[in-house]
Amino acid sequence: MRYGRRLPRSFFERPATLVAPDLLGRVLARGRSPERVVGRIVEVEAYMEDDPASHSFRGRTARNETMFGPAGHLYVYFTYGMHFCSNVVTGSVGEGSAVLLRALEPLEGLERMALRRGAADPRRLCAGPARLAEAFGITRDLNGADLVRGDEILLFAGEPTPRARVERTPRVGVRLAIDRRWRFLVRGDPFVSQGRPARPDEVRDSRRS
DNA sequence: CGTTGGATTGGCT
DNA sequence: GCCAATCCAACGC
Repeated sequence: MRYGRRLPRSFFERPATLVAPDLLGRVLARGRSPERVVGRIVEVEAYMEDDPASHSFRGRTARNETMFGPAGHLYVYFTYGMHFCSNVVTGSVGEGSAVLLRALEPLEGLERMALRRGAADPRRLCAGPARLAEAFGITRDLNGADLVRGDEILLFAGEPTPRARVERTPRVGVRLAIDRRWRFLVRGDPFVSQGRPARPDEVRDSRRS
């Protein structure tokens, strides 16, 4: 199957809030047959540097270093003692911003994904940031991988989702800065995650001192 | 140094 | 709906 050209570096060298909705409908691919797995992006979240919810908010650390590097690379982090999550680095060098990949529609390699996930329902293979990372075999090793020129993991143009079909909500599991509705998903798509965005009454003050 | 809680998930009440 | 699993970054002392 063809998914168009690979997305160029310039695609990622924009603010995360612009790259995020533009990533919907794009196609992520990893490995070669028979290990090849492919999915269409249906849900993402933007994380900016001046954003209390972002790993980069308090500056550079060994963990978030990739976020501050060149755009178009993969930022992988480990959380809750057991899960990996993956992001696409955006913006310019020295700026810590990225887009979290939250859900994919599985297109190829569903059997391989099911094997890694220990579950077969197509709607649960890649619905959630840690689930899609597991289905794609994304771990620490892939932190910093180049999506534009590398051969470990690739991102194709696919078919961008029209604005009218993009839905915006507060981010999932984020109580800080919920006034920033930076979760973008394909409206009504059966492959989005079930994560519930925080409600306004759960707002916690995000400012320091 | 010790404590706390997280960009999550799956299993159980 | 609730909670454990299980690591580690951030922060307070």
